[in-house]
Amino acid sequence: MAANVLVVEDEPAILELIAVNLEQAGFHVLRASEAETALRLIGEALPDLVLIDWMLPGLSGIELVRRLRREERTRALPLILLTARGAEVDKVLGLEAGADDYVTKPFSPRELVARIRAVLRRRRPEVGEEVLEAGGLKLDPAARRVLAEGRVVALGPTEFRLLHFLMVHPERVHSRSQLLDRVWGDHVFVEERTVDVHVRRLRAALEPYGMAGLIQTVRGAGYRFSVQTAQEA
Amino acid sequence: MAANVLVVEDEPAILELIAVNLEQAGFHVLRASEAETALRLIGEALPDLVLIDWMLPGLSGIELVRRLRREERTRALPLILLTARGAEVDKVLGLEAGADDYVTKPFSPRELVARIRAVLRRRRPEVGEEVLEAGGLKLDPAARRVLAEGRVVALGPTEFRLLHFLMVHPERVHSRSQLLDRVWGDHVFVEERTVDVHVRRLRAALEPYGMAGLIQTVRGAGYRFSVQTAQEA
DNA sequence: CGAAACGGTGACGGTTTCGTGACATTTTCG
DNA sequence: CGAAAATGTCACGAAACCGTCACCGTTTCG
Repeated sequence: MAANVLVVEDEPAILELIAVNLEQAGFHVLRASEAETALRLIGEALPDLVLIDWMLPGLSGIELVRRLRREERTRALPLILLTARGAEVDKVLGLEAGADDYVTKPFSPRELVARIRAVLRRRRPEVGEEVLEAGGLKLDPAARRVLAEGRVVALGPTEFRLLHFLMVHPERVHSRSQLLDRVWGDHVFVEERTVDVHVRRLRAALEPYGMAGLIQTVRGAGYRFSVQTAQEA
Repeated sequence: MAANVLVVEDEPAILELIAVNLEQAGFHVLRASEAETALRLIGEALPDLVLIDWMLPGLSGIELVRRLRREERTRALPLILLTARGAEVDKVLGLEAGADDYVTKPFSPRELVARIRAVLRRRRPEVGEEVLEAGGLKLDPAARRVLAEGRVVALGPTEFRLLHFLMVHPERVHSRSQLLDRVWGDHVFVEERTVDVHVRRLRAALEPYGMAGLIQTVRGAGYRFSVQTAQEA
């Protein structure tokens, strides 16, 4: 496989120890001793996975995780946190910030490699997320980006999820409650009319590109994403 | 109820644990330890619901979901994903791939059963969703759309339900009161003549496509949907 | 033949549904 | 902390939709 792994660790001895072990396991290793360097390296060549020490000079590890999760380009990047032993709080914080796994120090090289492989394996189906294309629209789930005729459409998180869901199930009417269940989540309670408002926002965002008609209202039933124009003489 | 549930899980211990619990809850359980077996079993005897582990050897769980959603025969099959992490990402991915719900491991047996029941309940009204085709007309219940020779016909909600009912029971006369019961609902009270008006509106909507004759009046009895050309002798 | 029954048709008022703009609140981010 | 973005809710108005009725031509049958 020969995956690229970036290791971010400020203690030189530990950094080398990890790097050597990973290289021996067949990974290609990049090194960074602080968050800033890590960000630069990630920007230059997107690695397949990043191993981040919790405690870093300057930007802390968890802060780095947050930063990476915010950027669209690095949102799906597999991250593993290195934390001191027994720090239960850290684990929770780390996972909540968006890390995929954590490894407590001290760790055995074998365990570390196993975790890395597991995360890479787990991520695989996510990376293979299909790009959806219909009616001049292109939606890339991995990049969390929508293109209309090649131009980027600015969408809020909810609008994106809504469009995503509609494009996964096109040519099919979804009631407001179905949309609430599947786009908002069945545990959330919001007014059904809220769907209308987000549909409107989504249409407004698509309208400059002339593709507002893709989202159709079916009176008394719900909404539908459809390539078929409803026109007839 | 005695619904058939197929459990797809590669870990034998967990598979048995789930199976036993479901059987105790009154379900009939089919077992599969990898996606390929699952596909074969589904092909042989369509279960009422499939429980799929997210991580499977070979074809992954989410890939299996996609596969099932593509096939016409299994499109409406209720699916529940078992995911290891509580991560929001997995949930969204799973649901968008077409799963109906997800359950995170570890889970309580009671929760699992509750979820299964909920999904089965939710899916129930989705029977009778097959596309109807007759006399150049195509009615798609899921899309809530009617095509006449491939062109979209604009119908109001009641007109749509009326046409749907007539097409489900073609070549058969329905009295006004029967139509009121089945299309409007037996609890509603409206004049019988109202049916006439809606039939007229439906005919008017179909007329531009030259298919108004599909809905025939049977004097003294009611209305009938028929592909047989009305012969006048 | 003529009255009664029946169904087609156009119109009208009331109701429901949906789009839209505005607003307050929460969340995000620098 | 303060600005900006996102979100949920509401009120208003327009449009779609619905049920009813009156009127009229057609059919039925004594």
